[in-house]
Amino acid sequence: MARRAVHAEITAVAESLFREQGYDATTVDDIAERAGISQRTFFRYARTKEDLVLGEYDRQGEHMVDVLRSRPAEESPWTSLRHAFEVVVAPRREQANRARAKLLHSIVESSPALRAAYLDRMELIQRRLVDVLTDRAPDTESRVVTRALVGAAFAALHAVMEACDPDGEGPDTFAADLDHVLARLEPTGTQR
Amino acid sequence: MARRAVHAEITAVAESLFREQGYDATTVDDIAERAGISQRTFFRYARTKEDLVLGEYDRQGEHMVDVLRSRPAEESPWTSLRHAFEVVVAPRREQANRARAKLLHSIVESSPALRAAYLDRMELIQRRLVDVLTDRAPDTESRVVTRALVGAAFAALHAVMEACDPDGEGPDTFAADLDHVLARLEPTGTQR
DNA sequence: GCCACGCGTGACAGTGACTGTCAAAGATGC
DNA sequence: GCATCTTTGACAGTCACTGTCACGCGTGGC
Repeated sequence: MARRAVHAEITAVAESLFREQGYDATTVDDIAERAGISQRTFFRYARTKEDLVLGEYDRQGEHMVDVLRSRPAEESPWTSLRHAFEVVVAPRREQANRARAKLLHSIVESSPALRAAYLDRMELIQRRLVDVLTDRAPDTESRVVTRALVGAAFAALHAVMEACDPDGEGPDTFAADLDHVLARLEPTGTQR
Repeated sequence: MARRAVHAEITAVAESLFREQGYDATTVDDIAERAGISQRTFFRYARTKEDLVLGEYDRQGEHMVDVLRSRPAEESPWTSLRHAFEVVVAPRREQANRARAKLLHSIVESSPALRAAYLDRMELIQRRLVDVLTDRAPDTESRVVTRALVGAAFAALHAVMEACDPDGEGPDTFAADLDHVLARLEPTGTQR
């Protein structure tokens, strides 16, 4: 049976349970039972309970790394990063995706442990982005500065994601908000 | 018996064990045994195993909040934050403290779960700093921007902390490095 | 000197995430 | 139809952490 399908089924079941009774109140046994599998099988398809929620962010991260790699080396890091962030911005143009993103975010915020794990994923993604940037243009900037630059850009992204939390039905201000904060934060001498 | 003393003893015992055999390989039972107490008593004095390592960072965070609060409201956030960071910078001027900071950092980096918990603490501290900044000068800047600003400053601090990891015996370049990165990252229009 | 009270402690049991092991069941190739 | 490889579930174990409870210890009143 398609490994993928089983994983998707487990994730779907888990998500509905998380929505119904909360992340912490939902045990792995609950999920396994409703999915009709044993706990042991659950762990064969899902690395951890956290992964069910954070997998999405991992995929986005991978995608961001890909986008960043495809950007021209002459481009300023700040601009390249903004393009990489399009991975997060673009889906939000559709209401359904926005709702889903907010649901995920609220689940993440509901549990300190989950939030911590989330932040760790972000950290790992940032490190990979730093690698891409330093590889593509060595010597232009010290690794420390690049590290800080990526961190700053993520801080902007993070801030905007957090702010748009209140379940707005209005149009998508995400891109505009991000651009605003990013512009406000843009380091003085980014352009190489 | 002094609650403080017991906690300090446990922390000391734990730290030596972490150094000897690593954080993950050290169980709470190990620590309790060497401290001559039961596991139950361990948890009466330490909230979690993670806390033993991260307590130090919490204290620094509290301290940073205090410093930021004592700064004049007219000062630019960026400058105020740099002053708050002095809480981290100042102790590093002494070799012993630097060594200890590096030890802690290496322990944190050794365990993904610990690192995640660490990042979560940083997140919470940042939120408190944002509160201080928005309280002291409302209307000057949207909360989102302030959030991003604080995140960017922390990114700089974090980057520098990470970079100075290799056990250098040389003089303290931390403050200089931080100033350099902070200057490089300083947003264009910080000065209100 | 004795008793009552309260606090600190340890023993015990339980939960929840996760892992290793193993044997039975199922699918697959020939 | 048989051998083989994979998938699965049952079971037991580890580790962090929590609730409960009774025992011991010191302090205060009388």
